[in-house]
Amino acid sequence: MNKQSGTIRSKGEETVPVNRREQILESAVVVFAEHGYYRATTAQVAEKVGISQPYIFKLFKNKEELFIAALERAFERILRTFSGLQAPADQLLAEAIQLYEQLMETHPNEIILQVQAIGIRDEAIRQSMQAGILEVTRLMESKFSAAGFAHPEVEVSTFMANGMLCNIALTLGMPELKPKHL
Amino acid sequence: MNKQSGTIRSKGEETVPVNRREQILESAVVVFAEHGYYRATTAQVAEKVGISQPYIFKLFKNKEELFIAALERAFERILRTFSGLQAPADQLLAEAIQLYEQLMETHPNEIILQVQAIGIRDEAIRQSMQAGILEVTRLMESKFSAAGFAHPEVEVSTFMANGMLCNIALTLGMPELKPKHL
DNA sequence: TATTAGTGATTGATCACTAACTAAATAATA
DNA sequence: TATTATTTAGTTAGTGATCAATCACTAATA
Repeated sequence: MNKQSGTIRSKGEETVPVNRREQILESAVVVFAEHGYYRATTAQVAEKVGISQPYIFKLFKNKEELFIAALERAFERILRTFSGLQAPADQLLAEAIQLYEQLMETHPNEIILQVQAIGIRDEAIRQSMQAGILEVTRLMESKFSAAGFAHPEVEVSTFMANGMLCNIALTLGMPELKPKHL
Repeated sequence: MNKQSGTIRSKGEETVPVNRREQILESAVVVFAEHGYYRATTAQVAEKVGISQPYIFKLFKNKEELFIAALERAFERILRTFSGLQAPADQLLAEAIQLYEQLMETHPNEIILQVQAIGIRDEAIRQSMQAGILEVTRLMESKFSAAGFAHPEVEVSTFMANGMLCNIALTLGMPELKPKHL
């Protein structure tokens, strides 16, 4: 029943287990980030994984679901990143910023994917995007609440705004656009 | 030499002058905003204008240039909107916000177009986008400078961040995401 | 007569997605 | 243990739809 497991022969003689679904998502993030949802082709994703193009449709119903799965993966990483966040009120924002900057360095393509998702006029993708943003917002509000902020929504809103500007600066290749603070 | 001028017969017997290029751009903004760059078709734009699809290519070299022309038009409106901005330091931000909110109400599709442009992986479109954002930023910095702000870049950066969050809230249909201030 | 404004028909390329198949691993059975 | 059946993991080949872009043309105007 485990559709995800399989084996490949590596250069040596050992056999290493591999999860095709994960591999495909990994490649999909890169290809989608590089070319955008509509320009990216399932053939490009398949080539990057080293499988045939039709095989993608054995593991994902269609291109839309592949994209959504990749997008959800990206949101899960953000949530995981902030899940452990905890600091006194006067340090919380700085810590949050630091965590996010690290994430942007290690997984820029997942950020770019999300920026692209904003503009995709596809109902299912939009819903997934709405849900993701809402979850991140809720999580951050809980963190700012826990730190004792009186108006966590205001703090979080500012944090989200600056985060978005960061994302856009990254996506457009405009480092000078990154938020400036004193 | 005036490629833009022509006439159409309206329902009455009079003849009204018309600028096809402008008409096409007007429709293009709507169609692109509704379907996104790649899903929007030149046929949809043509239908909205009431001309044949090939005629678009008499006035625009290709789809990319049509989109860029529409995008530039959107940026020009923003620049025009803020061009007259002038207020004492303690009112400037509020005035700027009011102007932008008005713009978002009167021309939401131009805002959505810009949000979409962020995610389009096309070199020419990206360059146009970079130039547009830079121009808006420069203009706002001059306004905040004129009002006597000590660190206009910081103020403008915050303004841009909140503006972007506004744009995203509009594009995703998430009014609850709009910036919160106290 | 030349230019402007416009159309109908077509095409070449691209791509998501399907169908029909195979090879290998694993489990069941004699 | 050898043999057969079944599932898993994957492939090759192809199709139907979509669309930007071109070409060759016409009708009206100046």
